Amino acid sequence: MTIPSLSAYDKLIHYFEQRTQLSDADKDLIKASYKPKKLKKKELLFRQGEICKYEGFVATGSFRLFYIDDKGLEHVLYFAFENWWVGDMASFYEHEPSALNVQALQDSELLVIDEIQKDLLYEKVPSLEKVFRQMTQKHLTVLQKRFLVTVSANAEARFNELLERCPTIEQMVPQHQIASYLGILPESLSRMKKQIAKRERMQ
Amino acid sequence: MTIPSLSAYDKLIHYFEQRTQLSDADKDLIKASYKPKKLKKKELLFRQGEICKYEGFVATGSFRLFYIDDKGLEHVLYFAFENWWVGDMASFYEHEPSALNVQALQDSELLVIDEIQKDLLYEKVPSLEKVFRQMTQKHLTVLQKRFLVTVSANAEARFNELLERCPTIEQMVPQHQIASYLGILPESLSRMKKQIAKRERMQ
DNA sequence: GTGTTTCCTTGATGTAGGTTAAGATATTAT
DNA sequence: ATAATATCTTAACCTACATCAAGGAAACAC
Repeated sequence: MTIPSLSAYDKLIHYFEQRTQLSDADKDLIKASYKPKKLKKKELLFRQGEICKYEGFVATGSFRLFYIDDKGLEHVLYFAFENWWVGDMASFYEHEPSALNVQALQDSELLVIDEIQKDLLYEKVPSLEKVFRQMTQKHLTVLQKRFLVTVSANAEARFNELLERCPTIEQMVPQHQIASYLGILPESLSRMKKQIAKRERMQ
Repeated sequence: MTIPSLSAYDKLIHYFEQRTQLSDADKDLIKASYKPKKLKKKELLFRQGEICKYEGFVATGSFRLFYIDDKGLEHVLYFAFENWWVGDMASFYEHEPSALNVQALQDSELLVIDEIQKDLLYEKVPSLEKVFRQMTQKHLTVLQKRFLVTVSANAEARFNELLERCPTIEQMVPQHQIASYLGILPESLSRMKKQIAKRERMQ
């Protein structure tokens, strides 16, 4: 049992304080409600078919959330870096089997909460209700944008959109997982990058 | 100026009462906060590039929410029928130009609220904060499912998924808009349906 | 260091769905 | 009723990306 890193809780409290006012008592309640959880590279918080029992705040490290279809192909829904949240709301709140796998891309540190603790926390710190409503709205907004880009732009335009929004992604995530995020095969991304490079050499 | 249909408000109150407890005073506050708005077939609540000033509850009729890409192609994000909500949260809360068009598919009746009235309503009826957090979560869940189906299944499987989830859709929405929802062209849907019919004839 | 995965690249070929064009049917407006 | 408009169908051809196959380069394990 390791002593939880103080800075993980500091990041979480900081996240909330940017979005609402908290008393010292509120902060203590928050700290008591979230438990630290470390995952090694490639470890899963939960896998598709299981119930998502925890909502997690990424204190350090990074994650990918992905779905494996019936042909065995992986589809990355999103990557989660520091100060993002990981989980599956449908599964967390409705206790349905999740469609997602949540995997650490490197040794990572989460602060997790289960549904019982979360409902208690909402009761004790009602202002978090608004914070999470807004967080969910933001999440929805991002997903809606992602959906519209996915259905309206070709793979190269989607790649450019990703690079603009997340310029360091290629240093953080292996290329075949970027392909999976873009909705193409690694072979296609490799070919596409070659084409782009060739075009840029000619310019 | 027509007298607002009582049953529109009844449907809205019923919607909220299924999700939380309301006092008579709460119900009066809700009724005073939402304004009736009628749209004729093909009329828009707002169009892409405009700010979404109203969140609307569909009391009667139906809508489609769609995005027009830079090639002029329309992409239906979702259809909204009775007891659903229409709007664009990103635009409504952040006052950004919306990426969406919201269009009535038939003469329809909405109950709409603007951001100021909504914030006031949250203050006066705090239990609605939870209702809308849960509504947003549900919305997110549905969109996530839609995204995963879109990226992992081919057009025919997406069509079957739609028909299973919404068996009367073909009576309610013209075929070219179903194609747009599926992310294919009307010609492709027509061809696909012919193939399916041929296959079924042979079985 | 050497074997073993994992990851990336390249080429040949296949295919779902896009594109273009045209005609056929419905629906709506006057 | 008739014209105008919106919707649906069909067919020939095209393209972005998938599939299959194979080899090379890193990273990791012992």
